Amino acid sequence: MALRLYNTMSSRIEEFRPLREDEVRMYACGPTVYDYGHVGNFRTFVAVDILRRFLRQSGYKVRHVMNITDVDDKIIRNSARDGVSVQQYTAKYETAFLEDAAMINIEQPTLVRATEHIPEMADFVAKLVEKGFAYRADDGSYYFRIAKFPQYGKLSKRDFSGMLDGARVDVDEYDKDSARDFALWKAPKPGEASWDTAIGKGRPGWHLECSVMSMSELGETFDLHAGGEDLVFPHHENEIAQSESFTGKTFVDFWFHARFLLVEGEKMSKSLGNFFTLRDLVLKGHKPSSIRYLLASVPYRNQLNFTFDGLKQGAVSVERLRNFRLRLSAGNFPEGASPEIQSLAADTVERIKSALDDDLNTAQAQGAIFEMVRQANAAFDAGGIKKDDVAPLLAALIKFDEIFAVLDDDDVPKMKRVLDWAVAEGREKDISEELREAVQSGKLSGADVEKKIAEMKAARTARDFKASDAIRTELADAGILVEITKDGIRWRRK
RNA sequence: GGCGCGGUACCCAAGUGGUAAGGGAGAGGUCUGCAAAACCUUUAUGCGUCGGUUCGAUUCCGACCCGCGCCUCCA
Repeated sequence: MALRLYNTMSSRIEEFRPLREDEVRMYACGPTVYDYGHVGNFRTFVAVDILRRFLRQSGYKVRHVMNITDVDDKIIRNSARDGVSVQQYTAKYETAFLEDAAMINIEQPTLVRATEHIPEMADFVAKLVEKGFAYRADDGSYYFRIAKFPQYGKLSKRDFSGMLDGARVDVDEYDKDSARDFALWKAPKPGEASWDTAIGKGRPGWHLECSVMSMSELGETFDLHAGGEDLVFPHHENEIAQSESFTGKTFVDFWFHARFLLVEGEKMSKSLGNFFTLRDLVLKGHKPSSIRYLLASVPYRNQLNFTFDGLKQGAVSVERLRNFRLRLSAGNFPEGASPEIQSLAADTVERIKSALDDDLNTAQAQGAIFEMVRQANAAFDAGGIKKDDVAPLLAALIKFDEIFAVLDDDDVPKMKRVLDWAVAEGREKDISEELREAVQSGKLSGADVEKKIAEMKAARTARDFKASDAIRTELADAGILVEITKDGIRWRRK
């Protein structure tokens, strides 16, 4: 079965077929780098990341481009407020964004920046003016004339036919022909950053950036365009209008939109006190893997209720998967293979694939892997796992993790970086006890722990449980969890 | 007001015209020097309410109630 995806343009689930047989060209609207990214932002980016990973797993070569919006009203306002240049201001938040994305294992797409494509954008506007789709206002700004594009509204399913003949209301400070016409190019206001171009001084409008950069990287028509649900209108609608007016061709085949999340059951907002950046969560002691797991646990088109309880649940779930892998890699198994386990592993791979093929049903894929883990664990206890069963089980787990990316336990170094950042920013007061504790467990190296474990083994052989327990307590205090099993002693970081 | 999405156990959350995945939490049990981990059992005759279609609906249709989103560059 092939991937079926919901397409906002057609409002239905369709079979996804890229234009080129083995390559997918996709563009995602990235962040405007004026502040640290919040969980809501990252829900969308995780959804796109899962799509990207699954496409690749399905055999496609993926060309994935994402913009960094590094010039807009907020950026100009904030950089002026802080007395730094736009470039200085955005560099900091762009770096932070990329670090945060990497922290939750989002693979980095090819990045494009608005400020690096200014001349192309000016040319694009000039061409639209030439074709009659755009016009220059008295102040030097340029607008798109939506009356010239009758299909305007086709993505967001809005009817603008009644609004196409001139403006009844003009609340904007610019002199537009119609209230709905949107800015392609903004003339500079006093003190604002601007570029000198063929069409005059100014800066590109946000919508224009994405049209120009996506087509320049991916061609006039490409396969998929992604973003948060809020971008459907006006951003993506405007991109379509500009791009299709410019080329006369279909801009994008598939429109992919991730739904907003709720935080503790309410819309995230600063005034409700439920507005969290990724770093806020880590400062509270939550692991990046828990965050990614939770963000991936609800299919992207459903509203996800992001809660601290959910974060804890996610942590336990991830722990269970990691523990299963540890068990498989550390255990001793009799020679041979058991048919039941072989087919369990094969079925699980199949179930994960068909769940994801079904409009990226991540919840179902997770259900499949846990079912495998439970059954394999039961077989393990009953001695039903043979040597040759290990590889297929691990393979299924890896297949799952190629998409979900939570198995590798690198949370501690990541959390340490956040802690160091908080110290550097003078935010010690925001560092929770939980975070300090978690980072603490990184102090002992693997070799140090192994040494202690060896001592513990010796003590146990001598049936000196008091000494053994003392070591276990010592390690526990350092954030190392020790487990004594039939096959020996296992440990992991809390 | 226009357009759209959703209401499933204590919590999170899939799903289906034929009788409710998975995870968490709780309880009991197995294993164990003690822990931990793991496993087993257990928690919805029930899927917002009321009608309708049907042999049969949580799943389709209608109405209503409730929550949420977009409609001002907020992912």
